[in-house]
Amino acid sequence: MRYWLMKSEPEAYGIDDLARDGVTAWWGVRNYQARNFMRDQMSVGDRGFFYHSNCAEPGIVGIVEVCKLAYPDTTQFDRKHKYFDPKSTPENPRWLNVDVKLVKKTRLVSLAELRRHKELAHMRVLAKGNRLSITPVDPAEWAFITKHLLGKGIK
DNA sequence: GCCAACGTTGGC
DNA sequence: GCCAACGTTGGC
Repeated sequence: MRYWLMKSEPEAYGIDDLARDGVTAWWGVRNYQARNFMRDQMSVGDRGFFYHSNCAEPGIVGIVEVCKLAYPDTTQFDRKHKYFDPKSTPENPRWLNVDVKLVKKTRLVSLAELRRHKELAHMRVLAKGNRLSITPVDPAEWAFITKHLLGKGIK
């Protein structure tokens, strides 16, 4: 059981889209390190912070749970899709995604707020120049955020 | 819109 | 295998 922080641009797919859908494939990851996290380390039941990036108010906006192990990302085979990859084949797919389901929407815990807590100083999402869309979250950091910043009712 | 940081590509 | 050029990310 691990913890994660998963970025999405709200304009592409935000927390309200997930609230509507309930479950979604975490499609569109085109970075090997992030893919490998999904492929090698994510298990059903892992939890993650849903993070809005590249927007007016970047920050954590929800909690999700991995509900399906990594499998080929269908968008890589769709010629018309933004994420089409001509070098990937169904026999040897390059890109994978897990499925996640919404556990709950949370209040916005902004990037600025995360930065204010020394307990979180080592979070990868706070590191300068960080671009990785999926990053592991230390259990102690997860506990701090859920307990102190998000309050009761979240394990 | 700017631009620093980073990942990928491709020539050699 | 090196590394410059290029494209993308993402905060501000």
